[in-house]
Formats: sequence, C-alpha cells, structure tokens
Amino acid sequence: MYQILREHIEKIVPLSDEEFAFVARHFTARKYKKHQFLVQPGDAVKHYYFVVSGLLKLVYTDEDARQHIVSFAMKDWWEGDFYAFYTQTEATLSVECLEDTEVLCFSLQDYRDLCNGLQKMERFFLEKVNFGFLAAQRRIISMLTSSAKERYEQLIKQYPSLVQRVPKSQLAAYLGVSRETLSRLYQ
Amino acid sequence: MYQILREHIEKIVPLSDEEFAFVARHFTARKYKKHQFLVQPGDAVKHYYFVVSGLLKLVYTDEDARQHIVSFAMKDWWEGDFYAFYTQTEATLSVECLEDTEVLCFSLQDYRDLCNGLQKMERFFLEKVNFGFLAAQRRIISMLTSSAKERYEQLIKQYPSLVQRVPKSQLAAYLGVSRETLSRLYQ
DNA sequence: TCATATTCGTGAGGTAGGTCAACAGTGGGT
DNA sequence: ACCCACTGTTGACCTACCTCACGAATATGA
Repeated sequence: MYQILREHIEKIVPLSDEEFAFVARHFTARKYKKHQFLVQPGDAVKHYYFVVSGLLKLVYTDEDARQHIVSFAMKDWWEGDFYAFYTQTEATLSVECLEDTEVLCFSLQDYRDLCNGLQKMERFFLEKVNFGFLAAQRRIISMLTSSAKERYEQLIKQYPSLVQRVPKSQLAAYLGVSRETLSRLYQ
Repeated sequence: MYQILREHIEKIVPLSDEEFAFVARHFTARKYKKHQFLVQPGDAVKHYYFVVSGLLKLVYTDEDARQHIVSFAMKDWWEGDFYAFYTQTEATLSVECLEDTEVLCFSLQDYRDLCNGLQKMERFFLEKVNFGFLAAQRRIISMLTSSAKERYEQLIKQYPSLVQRVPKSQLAAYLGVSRETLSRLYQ
C-alpha cells in the first residue's frame, strides 16, 4: 500500500528510506465501500486523499439536486475538496466511492509538516499541482471548443480504462451532457 | 514596476531586501502594444509573464480559426502558455495584448533558479498554482452547471472591472457563447 | 479629417442537446 | 431465488444557443 505511494512520489523526487519513512508517518490508511461518502457538503474537511486502489468521484450537486462530476480518481491519483481542505472551510463538494476504495490520507497539518520538513515534498506537490492545473485548463478548452461527441471521444482516448469501469450516466455527468444524449451518440 | 511584483509576492511570503534583489534579478521588464502577440502557436515559449499594467488574453484558436479565451490577465496576474513553457514544447496557445501592457517575465531556467535558490519562492509558486487550480476547477463547475446568462452574471460579479475594459465579443469568447447570444441576454 | 475597422444590436431560421416518459436487461443483496 | 434498484436505450417534443445577414454607432489611425 505504502509502496504505491513511494513509487508515485519517486517518479518526481527520489527519496532515501529515512525520508520515505518520514513521509509515510504523515499518511493514514483507510478503506471505504462502494457508495460510501468520504466527504459530504457541509462537512469539515479534515483530509485529502491519495487513491491506492478503487475509484472515487468528486461531485458538485446543484440546487436541483443534479450531480456534476468535477473529477474521477483512480489508483495513483489524488482527490478531495481541495478548496475546503486548504482553507479549512465547509465542504461544498462531495467525494464518493464508485468502487470499494483504499486510500492514504493526510490532514492540512500533515501537509504543512511535509512541506516544511522535507523540501522534496514541497517540490513534489508543486509539480503535481502544476500538472493538475494544466489538466483543468485542457478540460476548459475542451468544453469551450468541442461538442458532446467530441468530448466523449477525447475521454475514451485519454482514459479508456475509466470508460470501462464507470456507468455511462456518470460519464455523462462528467462531460456535461444528459445520459440520454450520451446514449444516442453512437446509435 | 518591481515594487508591484514585490508587494504581490509579499502577500504570500515576506522577503528581505537581499532576497527580493535576488528575485528581481531573474525578471526582465518588457512593454507591448495593444494587439501585439507575446506568444503565438508554434513559437518556442521562452517566457512566462507577470502583468504589471495593461491586459492580456490567453487564446486557443481552433481549426475553424475561432478564438476561445482560456483566461484574461490584468495587473498582478500571471499569464502564458504554461504547458509549452514548462515542458519546453511549441506553443499551442497564443498570448495577446488587449491594451498596451507592461510585464515582468522569466525563463524556465530563471524559474528553476528561483525555486532552488530561495525556498520561499517555491512556497510562493506552490501557493499561486494551488489557487490557480482551484479557480480553474470553479470555472469547470460553472460550465457544467450554469447557463450562458448565469455565467455572464458570475463574471460580472467576480471581475466587474474586466467587464468594463473588454469588448463583449471577447467576454463571449471567454464564456463560450456567441457574441450575438451575449448581446441578447439583457435586451 | 476622412476612411476604415471595430463594436454592438437585432431578425430569421437552424440544430445540438435537454426533458419527460416508457421499457427492457442486468446484477446485488437478502 | 427472488426482488428491486440500477443501467442503457429510444421516441416525441422543447429550448437554449448558433449561424448568417444586415445596419448603425463609435473608435482608430494615416
């Protein structure tokens, strides 16, 4: 379990055994069942999550109770209501399991201790969020320029394994179309 | 000019005079005229930009030559084709002046030297990109949940000064609607 | 100062995608 | 082994927004 985290971090910054031991001390392992919520709107957000196995979704639920999927997270990805976590405010998003899921999570204090105690970890987080920002920017461009069908094809191309594992209704909620429209794209 | 940069950085990390002198050495001042391009698709992207005065837009131009605005940048904001800058690949986006603009820019080597030479700057960049990521996530949610009119109202609320300075056609290209539709929203 | 863009508004008609409803197949849970 | 929720599909109709076209007002620059 921790080995996956170590490999993930070492893709960006190599660590000695002692350094990784320091890192690992700041993470807590948790297991959740399919359909379980890790975060719900209004919660105090104590943790941010690294997915070891399984599948999560980050969801915004609007006034009409419609669900819009901000992001998915599979093995090796990070997930959480980052705004609420980082600013220690109430959650506006929810995090929910689409499959049984194992995570390693940390608190904001852990995050700060990691950044302050080991400069490599600050470098690691900077690198991660840089690419997270770019991924978000690409998605914005995709939403500005492409039709539902084109966005669906981009998703299939970019994350083929996700499309296998997730119900189409969930993909529709991620793409920003109704499930009926998604169903009709390839009739 | 450099004072604006200093104040901007010191909102996040306080700096001594020597530290700021070190930082300032890595920035170059430039001036551009309205309609001038700082970056065009295909360019080698040598710089990332901090806006001192004026107004920039970051644009994706699709195959039909339609312009889609990824972001605006006014005083105190950062702008550039970050992906091409960071990975040293050819620009896919363009950066163009909507007004006469003064910037401070740095190269990727400068960025690395800043991060390595002064841990506070790495902290600063981490903080900045964290909030940049969150802003992008908010925009994605807005595009998933809101109509053209609602998105326009959110824009007016969030950046009233921008709406004053920018032609409606440009706001439309940012919101992802045609200028005709935007024009009809409040008829 | 004049010529030319640029900007904004508006009409008419088209289309991608939404909504509501019904139905069939599937799979998990007890 | 059965039930029920979940999932995907399709039809009929609706609407938000797009496209093309035209015209007027304003800004820009030689």
